[in-house]
Amino acid sequence: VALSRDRVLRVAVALADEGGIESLSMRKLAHKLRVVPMALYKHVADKEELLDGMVDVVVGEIDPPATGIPWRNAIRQRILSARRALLRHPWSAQVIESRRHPTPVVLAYLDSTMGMFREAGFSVDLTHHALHTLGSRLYGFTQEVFNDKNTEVDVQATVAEMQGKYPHIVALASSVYHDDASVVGRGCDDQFEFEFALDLLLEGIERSRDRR
Amino acid sequence: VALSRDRVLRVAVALADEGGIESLSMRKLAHKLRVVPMALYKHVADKEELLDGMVDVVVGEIDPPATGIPWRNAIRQRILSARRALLRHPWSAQVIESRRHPTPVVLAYLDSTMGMFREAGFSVDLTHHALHTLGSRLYGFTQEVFNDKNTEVDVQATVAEMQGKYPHIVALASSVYHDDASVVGRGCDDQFEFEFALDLLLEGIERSRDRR
DNA sequence: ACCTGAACACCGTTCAAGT
DNA sequence: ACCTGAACACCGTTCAAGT
Repeated sequence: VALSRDRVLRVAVALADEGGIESLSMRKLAHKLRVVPMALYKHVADKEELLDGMVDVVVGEIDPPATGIPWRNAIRQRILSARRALLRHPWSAQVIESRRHPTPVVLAYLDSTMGMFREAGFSVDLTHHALHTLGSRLYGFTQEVFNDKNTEVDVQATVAEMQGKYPHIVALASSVYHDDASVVGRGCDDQFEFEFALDLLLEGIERSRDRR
Repeated sequence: VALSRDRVLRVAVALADEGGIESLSMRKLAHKLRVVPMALYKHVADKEELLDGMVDVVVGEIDPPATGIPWRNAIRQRILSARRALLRHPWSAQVIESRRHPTPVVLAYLDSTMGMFREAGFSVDLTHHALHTLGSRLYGFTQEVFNDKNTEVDVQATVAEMQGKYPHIVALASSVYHDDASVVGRGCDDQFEFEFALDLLLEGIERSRDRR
């Protein structure tokens, strides 16, 4: 099996999917590909370029814009498609955040999303504001204020002590886990929260446009 | 000058402020403190805990909630204070995003912000939604879709080629830089964009509450 | 010209030997 | 009991030696 940039990237993605991004090293990747570490540098300038390429693989999984439906729905669907792509690769949000230069693949994705706004009658300026407003949601993620799994454990261990220090967090956790004290439940519905925020933003963005 | 956890954290923050987070290593930090690397491990369990402590220093710079003013303004001011703290330490957004477990300092900040919503008459559930909606803006930052400085250079170098591939990005850049072709200008006003999105969110959050 | 082993310049952290 | 030098198990990448 010949080495190619494409195969290097695909195997890197698979490796990160399995073991997390922190366990991905050039040396381990080379080992997995049954190749000497330096052989990778034929296909990728350095580790940064490897990570850029991995992001491109994920962004490449985002569906193209739907046509023939209202703009708000089309953008909504596209962002939810981005979210699905990101969720398939749990490491990707963190890696996307760490990139300095957008790659052509990322530029194409952003440009096409901008085009959806422009076609819906948004000015260049309002399109600009809309992108800033949607922020990382364009990439299908938001910074989670809590890692819910960890929080569950923490709350469980010291709920009494926390009640005094963080009453609102405890109240929220109790509500979310549908259990007043022992905190055993399904956790918070991230998908619902993502869509709630997304719809609120799209609504506000639409209102901004119509106000002008 | 005796070593203490506090001094370790303060010097670590100063070092990251100067040289960026990627240049901060336990060994360099120890060197700066004129101490053997292993001496740090008396005050900090490992590098993760060092980073947690550095985040605490930044979060500690966020002003406490203002009292006696309308909730929406108070929350607005607090989040803008968080933004000012983060901007003082350019590495901190990235480090905050990388944390797994919130520290007591971070929990206290979030709990007190939740309290502001609860006092304004928001239900526990709506407070929950509001936090998800504000996302990383609570910490004073948003994921920037472009690093503007780099984009400026890229656009400058290949504007003609980009016009074909990324027409909407070029249109936006031209508008933002107030120059149709040569792209020499002030760049986009991140502070304006942050406040635009923040106000849109707070407006939408208020409407959600009043709809119930 | 291409490929690659060894080496370089680092890491964070363990551990055992010193005080 | 505390402190710390050396060592360990890694990194990404350079470079010169081999084909």
